[in-house]
Amino acid sequence: MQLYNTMSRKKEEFTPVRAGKVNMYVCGITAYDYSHIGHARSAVVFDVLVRYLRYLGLDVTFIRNFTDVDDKIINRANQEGASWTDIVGKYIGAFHEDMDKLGVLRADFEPKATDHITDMITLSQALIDKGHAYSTPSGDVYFRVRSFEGYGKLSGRSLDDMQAGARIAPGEEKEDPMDFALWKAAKPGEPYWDSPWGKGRPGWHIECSAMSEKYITLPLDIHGGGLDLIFPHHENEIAQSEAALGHEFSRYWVHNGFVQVNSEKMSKSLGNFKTIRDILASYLPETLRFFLLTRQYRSPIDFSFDAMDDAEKNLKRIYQSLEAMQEALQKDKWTPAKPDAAIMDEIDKTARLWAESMEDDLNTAAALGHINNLVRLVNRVLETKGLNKSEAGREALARCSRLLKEWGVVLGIFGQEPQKFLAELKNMQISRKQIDTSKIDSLIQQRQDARAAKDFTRSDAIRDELAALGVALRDTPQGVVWELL
RNA sequence: GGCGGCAUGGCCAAGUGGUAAGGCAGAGGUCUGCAAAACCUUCACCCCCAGUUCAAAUCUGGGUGCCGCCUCCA
Repeated sequence: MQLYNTMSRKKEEFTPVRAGKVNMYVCGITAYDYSHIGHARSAVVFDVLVRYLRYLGLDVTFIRNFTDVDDKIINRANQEGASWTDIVGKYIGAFHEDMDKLGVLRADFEPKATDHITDMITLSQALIDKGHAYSTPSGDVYFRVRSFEGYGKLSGRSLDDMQAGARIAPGEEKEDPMDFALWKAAKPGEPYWDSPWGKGRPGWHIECSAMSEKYITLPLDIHGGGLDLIFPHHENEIAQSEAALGHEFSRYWVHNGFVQVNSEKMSKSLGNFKTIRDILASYLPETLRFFLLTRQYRSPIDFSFDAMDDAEKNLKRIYQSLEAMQEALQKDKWTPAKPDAAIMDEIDKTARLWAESMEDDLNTAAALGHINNLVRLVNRVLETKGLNKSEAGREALARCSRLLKEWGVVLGIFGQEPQKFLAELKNMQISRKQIDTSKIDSLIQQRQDARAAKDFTRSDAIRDELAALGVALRDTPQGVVWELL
């Protein structure tokens, strides 16, 4: 498949270092707060990448770390009057809950920084020994950026350009203002570990270098994360790892775009910050996941409730079709007929287009378009008299059913029983729109009475009344069904 | 100031050299007592200007607008 590599700034054919085997590392969260929908996007995007690579038959080892020691965590602990370990435990737990709901698979390894202090010390010491890092009198250790020739190659900046910026204040003990910390001397009241340089804690960047090396043989095939991690985080990881290893750290660098609100980045200061929990209070997890897949992963995606409503409607339409198809396929009487070549060709063509979309840098937005086309085809078969009772129709439906199932596994959607999903969706909508169901039921009964009396004027008036409440009726052979518009 | 991204119908969004996928919304039709759902039909010359080309939304140059990174950040 083609994957966009931030390092080369173009799409490249993805070829693993070892045939058939993919080692992938994605930067996880710092566990100091509930995860927001930006975290959700990153998690979903890389989850789909893992699923797709596995679908292609590759043996993927996936690592996603937790940063569990950091200024933000310490601050949060002080705010909440809790220990930093409690904070970390709470928010890692919350992360897992959120991700499970979103259908994001657990990583094969989910290492925490504090479980690998020794590895980080070892790596830092190795960098000092090679002249790539130095310790200071107060017990900090810094990476010497000037000692690493490739510094800036990922983010496309030169040290001189960066230093021209006026906003970088030289640290007192740094040789160079751009040098970054591998180890920070402990401040009073902060967690610390013993090290050759005294009590302290690791810097942020070193954890990913140390932990990736610990779990797999470098180089990585893919290193991923949010766009904002390119600089300084990933740049620094490259410097550390490549300086220590003497060879490439990761073959492909994959970065997802942001979730925005009103075309701006989410931030606490702008007050447009949405946690996953906020959204799941009024939308099903699968709707959020579906929404996140409606744009190609590198583009920014603008979050809004209107957009969520659109995603929800589309998802509902697909599930309704899945339900109808499932029901139809349970029939055991079909009139003999040869497969309809035109329809089968159309299915094959759609399957090809779906695959091409996924092959093209994981274009899930395009892939969903093809899924919708297949759904329309399913509905057409179900509606076409004759065909919907013949073996030709059954053949087509069975094929579509298989494909949709397969694609759903890759995208992490369509995994639920349609009936169950649709019922849950209705409940979610009732609660979100604060619908008074007893009132609805009562109106429906009144309408049924009117209809029984052939008073269609009254019957239609009640329908209009219900429509004004956002309720649509369906008169089916099994009785009246209502749903939300 | 340095680096980078984006601009496609009412809204969202694919497409990156051969004359515009899909979703949501709208219009007409089939179906229905009337509806709903579904299906069919319909609805765009792609921010502006100039250039390259037989051919550009798609390449080049310029302009305008928006966004991100350079500081913790998915």
